[in-house]
Order: sequence, then C-alpha cells, then structure tokens
Amino acid sequence: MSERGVRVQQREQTRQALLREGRRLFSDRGYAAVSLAEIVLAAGVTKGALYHHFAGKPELFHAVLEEVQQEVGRRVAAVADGQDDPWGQFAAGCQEFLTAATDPDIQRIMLIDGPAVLGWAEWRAMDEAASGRHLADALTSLVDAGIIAPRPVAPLVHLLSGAMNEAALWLAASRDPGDLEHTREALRQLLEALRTD
Amino acid sequence: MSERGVRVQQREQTRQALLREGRRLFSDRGYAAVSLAEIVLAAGVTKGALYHHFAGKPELFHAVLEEVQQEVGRRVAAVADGQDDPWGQFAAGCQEFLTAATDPDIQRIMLIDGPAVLGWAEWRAMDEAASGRHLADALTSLVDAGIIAPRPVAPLVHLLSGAMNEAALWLAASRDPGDLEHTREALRQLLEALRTD
DNA sequence: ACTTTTCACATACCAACGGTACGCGAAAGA
DNA sequence: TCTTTCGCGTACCGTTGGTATGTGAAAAGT
Repeated sequence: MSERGVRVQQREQTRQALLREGRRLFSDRGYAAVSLAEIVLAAGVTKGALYHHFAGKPELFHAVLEEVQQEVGRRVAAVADGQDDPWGQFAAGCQEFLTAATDPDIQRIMLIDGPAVLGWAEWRAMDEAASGRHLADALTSLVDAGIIAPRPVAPLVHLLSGAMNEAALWLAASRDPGDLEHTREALRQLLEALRTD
Repeated sequence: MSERGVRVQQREQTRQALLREGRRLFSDRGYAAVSLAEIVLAAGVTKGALYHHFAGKPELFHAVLEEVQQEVGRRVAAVADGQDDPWGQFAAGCQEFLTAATDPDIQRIMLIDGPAVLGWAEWRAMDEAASGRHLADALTSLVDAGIIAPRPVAPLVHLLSGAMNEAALWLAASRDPGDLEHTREALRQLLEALRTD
C-alpha cells in the first residue's frame, strides 16, 4: 500500500494544519489582524515550521485563497454541469456563485483581503483560473451557439463577476431574507438582456 | 477680512499636507506598504503632528478615502446634471463613474484598500454617502417615472455598483484601447434590460 | 504690559510584528 | 552503522504603529 514514509506524512500534516488554522483566523478577523504567532500557536507548531513551508505571510494567504477559490469553482462547475443546455448552465452557475460567495468565511478571504494582500492583478489571475474561467467558457459557448449576440466576452465577464461579488457581500450583511430572491430576480433579468431573441 | 489667526491657519496647512502626501503614497504603493514615517517625512512634519490630527493610520486613510470618494461623487453628479431626462442622467452617471474609477490613483484607495482597511461595512457606508447615493436616487426616479419596472432598488444598486467597480479595475489594467468602448456598450445593454418598454 | 493658559507639534521611547540565522535530532539513504 | 537529509525549533533582529511627555509660541485673561 501507500508506504509514504513518516517524513512526508508529517510534513503534509503540518502544512495542512497551517492552512486550516490560517484559513480559520483569516476569515474570522481578517489578514492584517492575525499574527503569525497566533497561527503557529493554533496549529501547534512554531514559526520555523511556517517559514519552512511558506515564504512568508502573503504566501500562506495565497495558499489559503487558492484553496477557497478552488472550492467555489468546484461548486459552480458542479451545479452548471447539472444543466444540459448552455443557457441553463450559465444561469445556474451564476446563481450558484451568488450563493457560495455569501458565506462570510469565503467573503473575507476571497473578496475583501484577496485583492488588497496580493494585488488586484494576481487576485484576478487566481479568480480567472478558478471560477472566472467557467464564466468565460459559458459566455463563449453561448456566443458560439448563437444564444447571445457575438461580442467580446471579456468585458461581460468582468461586469458580471463584479456584480455578483458585490451583491454577495451585500447579501451577507443584509438582514432582510427577501433580498436574496430580489437579487436573484434582478440578476436573472440582467442576464436575459444578453439574449439575441 | 478673514482674520483666521496664525494658529488655525498653520493647523489646516499641516493637516492638508498630511492628507496630500498620504493620498499620494497610498495610491502609489498601497496602504500596507506605506509607513507613517514616510508620510510625515514627505509632509515635512513628525509623527506627533500626525497623531495630533488623526487617531491612527486607519483614520488617516479614512480621511483620504473620504476625499477621493467625494471627488468621484461630484464628478458623477456633475455629468448626470448635464442631462435633462431621468434615463439620460442615469446612463450618463454610470458611464462617468466607469471613467472616473479607471484612474489608478483612485482605484487603489477606493476599490482595493478601502474595504480591506476599514471593513466592507464601513467602506460601503462611505460609498453610499458619496457616489452610491446618486445611483440609488437615479434608480428610484426611474421607477417613479415608470421608465423601469417597479422593484426594490437596493439589489440593483449593488449589482450595478459592483459591475462598474470591477470593470473599472479591469480597464485600468487592460492594454487594448477597444476594451473601454466594448465595456461601455455591454453596460449600456445591461442597463437597457431594466426598461419596461 | 504682563501673566496665564492653550495647543500644535517635536522628541524619546515601547511592545509587537514579520522575517532571518542557525542549531538539533530523527528519518532516509548508502 | 555511518552519513546525509530535512522538517522544524530557538533565539534574535529591524521595522512598524502607537504612546507618553516635553516645549515654545500664540491666544486669552487681567
């Protein structure tokens, strides 16, 4: 069986503990308010271990963010794949993203601290590799299928991505339970505007 | 004439110097990468002066952000007032915001660091008081005038605000000069989707 | 005119933080 | 069994945001 050796096994365990506690603390109180001392204490290791696995605090955050974005990307892709027609995949994916991004833990890391810590360009590149790619693919499919008018998809990707990000942040802070459905309906209408028919 | 006293005059001058250099450095290199020592050096004063005027680094940033947002708000309002019909005010205001937010200096402070430094809730409240309010007012007018279907405007405000913010960030990093016009056109189409007719 | 008070700001200092240099001991390889 | 590797702990450093206190000139009081 997988004789992985006690060395690599312990190594991975330490790395996972750092990622787990880092993610928990970052999402609870924000990147700037969490010290490395806290993280290594919670993970049961020392700063030496942290700097053995990650080049620094931003790189640890980068790894945490990547984990979060992959999760969201998988959720969106899973829901989209449940639909069979291109438009259904597109609409369902957007709505699922709106739901996923409403999680406060995900928000703080992915939407608030992400751009500020890593810079917008790097943050955008990571988002593109995770969930943003699905949005671009879906829009391209819709253009190819003639369901929406031919156009550059990049502007639409950013307009829609930004709209859903901000709406999710607002919904997480909102106390009116009807806001979610109103937002879904408004988003649905905006998406419908793209159709050719 | 305005016998303002040399005390209050010097006081205001120092405060303005701190705001000016703080804004310059924050927009150039980001909030976290700028030290208070740099700011007070550039402003020609000491940390004592800074802490006499502001409670701390976040409060200085808050004052800078407020200045930036007020400027953007005035630009949007000025262009909107140039139109006479409600729909024209709405559309022109949105397009002007897109242009204003493309300025890299404004972006870093208003869109990147703002939410991370002050928290999303406070950032949103400031945006609401500056330019966001105009968007809500315009949408409300359109509903009242029967130009767009009756609906809660809050979801739309956040969807559109987020769309324009993210698009502006993308445009500032884009090197294709056609992107701006494509984005304008896409935004125009999304806005048209709201009309009743 | 002289004294007192105010206050805008400078100076000196501190605790905490991110980061680095180096040592150690057990596991892996020879 | 000897050597090497390496995952990690320990001790330390420079910088940073923040604070406590001093100071001198302008304003206020008499």
